[in-house]
Amino acid sequence: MAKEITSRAENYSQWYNDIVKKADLAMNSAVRGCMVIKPNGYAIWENMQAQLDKMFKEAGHVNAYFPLFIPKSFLSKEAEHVEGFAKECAVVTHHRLKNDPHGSGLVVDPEAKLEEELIVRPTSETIIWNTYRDWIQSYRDLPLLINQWSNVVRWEMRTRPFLRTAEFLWQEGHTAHATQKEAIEEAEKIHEIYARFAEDFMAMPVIKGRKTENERFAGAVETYTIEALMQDRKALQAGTSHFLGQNFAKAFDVKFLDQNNQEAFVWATSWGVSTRLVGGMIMTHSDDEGLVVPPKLAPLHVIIVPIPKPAPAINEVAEKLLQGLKAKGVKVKYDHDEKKRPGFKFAEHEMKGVPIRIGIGKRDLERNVVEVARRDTKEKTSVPIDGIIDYVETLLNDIQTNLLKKAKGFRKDHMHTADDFETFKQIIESDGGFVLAHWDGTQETELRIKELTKATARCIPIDNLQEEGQCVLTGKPSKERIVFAKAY
RNA sequence: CGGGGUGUAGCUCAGCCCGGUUAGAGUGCACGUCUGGGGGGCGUGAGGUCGGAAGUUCGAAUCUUCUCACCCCGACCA
Repeated sequence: MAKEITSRAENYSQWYNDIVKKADLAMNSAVRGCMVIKPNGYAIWENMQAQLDKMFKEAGHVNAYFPLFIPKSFLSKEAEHVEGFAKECAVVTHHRLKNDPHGSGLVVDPEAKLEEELIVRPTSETIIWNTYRDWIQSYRDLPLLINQWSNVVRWEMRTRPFLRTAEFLWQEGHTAHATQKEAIEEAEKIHEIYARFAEDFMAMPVIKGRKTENERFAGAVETYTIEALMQDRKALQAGTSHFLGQNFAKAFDVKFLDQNNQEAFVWATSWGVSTRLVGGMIMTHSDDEGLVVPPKLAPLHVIIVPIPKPAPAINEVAEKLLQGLKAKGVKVKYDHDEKKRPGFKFAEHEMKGVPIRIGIGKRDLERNVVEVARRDTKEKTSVPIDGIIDYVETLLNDIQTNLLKKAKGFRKDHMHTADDFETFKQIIESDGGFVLAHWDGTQETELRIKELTKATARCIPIDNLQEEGQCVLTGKPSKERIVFAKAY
């Protein structure tokens, strides 16, 4: 049978689509631009959620929920914010349908027009800050550290599963602070949490940095970002954390009295990661055989396959492994389907990215071993049944570590520096990847570089090396290199 | 909103130009059977408003007109 996954070399975006489909992560829905996240994909998101939620709570945040709908007038209160989102909003104008008097089904009842139109939230700053006004009176109400798990809608022209969809799932944190310093520290703390999550759980190395003015969130004073490198050597913005200054406090009149009975506007942050992370995970680790999932996010750690099919002696060993592994918290299943052949099962579980496969056959049992295959390297080893539980536990850790190491190696191989524009352009056009280059700090130059090369300023790395240099385009003096790349 | 394209079985598509038996294939699905250490073979079977409407015609998946939906390229966004 022909291979069902297009190779990365042949067509990278087709490869991505094939993985999403063959690993049963998601499918296109009847609604344009919106996907159905299938159980296998949703389980990965749930694992991400569980871990992030734990990290937020450890940092003192609590969850709440705000409305899906935002009155149109709210959105326009912060000038830059409205400009950033106005072009991609879904708008609710009516609240009732009726039968068409001409008999062609349901129509919008023109008499049910809303007095004020409602926007389906593209993000919740406005509704939240309008609410915070009522919650905050005193410095004793601060800091206010709230997170929300929700869906948002941004009416995108071109969509791709997980990476950019019209509706997506995310978390959005919104915090209020008494001082600027504290708010900046909050944004930085979340930035750090995102980076740690990406590396420790997704095994996805990221560059931590600040956005240039041009790439900043609409309404933010400073945007912190984590940027990852995908296998097509394009950058993926994987999570952002914003210091909002007093912009929203002023727009929504959120003031508090400090210890000295002085009235002041509060300082704000907001931050979010979305189901886009699933896309990032796919493109960081997967190969031409299918999905590869880091064990810490895997819906299933181990699949046991009887060879050639279930039989009493095999079932007995499988049952022993199931019990032993489950007791250690390993997520394991026995594929006892009698209708499918072992080869089919191997391919199927590989496509779905199960980190470890254990094959049990008659030949193995004669030697008191089972065959352990790891998804990341495809190595197969015969392991004595006696020590199998410990072996699997260790191997899961090894896989997690190896994936990060491999991804770091890949990023290193595609991290370039450029000191003149010809080199810069040539790197972007040939290898791609991240290019570190001096920049004169102007929005004009940044836009010109984008125009000429399609590469954008991804970020100004945190703790960036300070060195004298000249802007790669204009030759004007510069004090540090920033990261450029073609981006998703 | 421009330019191009596609709608036929769950999915991928052939058939249309040049109208004419009961509309096909692969895959998937169901059942049986032989297999069995990397996506098996054979057999049987279920599955269709041919996107929709109107028209031309003795006769339309096929021709004409209208219409709806979706996809690709661009614009927009990242």
